[in-house]
Amino acid sequence: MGSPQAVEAARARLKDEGLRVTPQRLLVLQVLQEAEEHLDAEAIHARAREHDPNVSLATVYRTLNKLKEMGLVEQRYFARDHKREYYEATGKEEHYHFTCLGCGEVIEVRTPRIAQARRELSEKLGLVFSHACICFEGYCPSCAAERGLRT
Amino acid sequence: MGSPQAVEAARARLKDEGLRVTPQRLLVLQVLQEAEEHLDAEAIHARAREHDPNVSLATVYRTLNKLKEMGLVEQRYFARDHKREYYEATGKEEHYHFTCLGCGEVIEVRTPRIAQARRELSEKLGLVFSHACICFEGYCPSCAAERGLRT
DNA sequence: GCACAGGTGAGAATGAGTTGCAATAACAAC
DNA sequence: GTTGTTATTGCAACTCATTCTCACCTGTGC
Repeated sequence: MGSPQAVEAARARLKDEGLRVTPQRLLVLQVLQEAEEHLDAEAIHARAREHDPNVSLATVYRTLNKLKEMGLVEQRYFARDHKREYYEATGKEEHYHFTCLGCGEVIEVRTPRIAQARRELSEKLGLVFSHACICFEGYCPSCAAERGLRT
Repeated sequence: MGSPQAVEAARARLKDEGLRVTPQRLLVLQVLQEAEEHLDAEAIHARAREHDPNVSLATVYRTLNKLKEMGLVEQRYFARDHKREYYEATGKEEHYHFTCLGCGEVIEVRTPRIAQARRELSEKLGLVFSHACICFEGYCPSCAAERGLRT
């Protein structure tokens, strides 16, 4: 519920960055922290409006970008169609996303192989990794079964 | 060099799909096969126009989508900013892309770890993978050195 | 050659995300 | 508390890659 500690932490982080603590910013952050799923800007806007009908979509976008820069929020793309950006609050264990082409569900998956690939490529080629966009697409077990696909 | 065999193969593939063999389609394919780098639609359009100044950008987009469906062309995103789609002819060994934030260079990297991750996740969770979008971002060795970054 | 679906060019439309600007409101200093 | 400064906001207008519409054209099978 946008726990008091979380709000305090956010307030402090904003001040650290020399940014003002506005209700809009706290609201966007709260929406993201309370969200069970991954939200796009419009969904965040819709939820923010339930608390304050005046927040504008532009402010949501601006806030998301600031929070992204600050590392409080991660921006992701899902599935092959990368037209839409999705956001989630940072803090969860490293994970990747698998989108089911059948039912649209986004499944979070964990694997050490990506980090391993980064380490190996870093050593071998001297690259310095700062960000990776990883998203998988296919069919979840039940949609695969329906279609007679096998792993 | 849009080799005669390649053109013949493409012609056959188009017919297989019940599609017409038009000069525009062959031209787009030729541009992609001759390209050393990764091109976006506008770059493909520019090169296609050198051969036929009448090809329209809309046709380039339509053709790319058809070729993508047919599996003759792969569409990629580079770097964090996924606003632009890039294309490359299929057929190369499986590889991924690393974009340098300093010089903008796109470096092709190879690693078995991604395929391994897919296999493992597939076995463990019963997922059927059909596509993955993988792109890395960071600094190439020389840009990293300039900035005092280490791997 | 002919017919006719599928393909094309040109420009308008779409839509997620961004930006300019005048009005507003944090917040530090008094 | 009040004030002054200046970051932030809301709104509407804008951007720009990609897609769509539609009238015209052209591969293709006969």
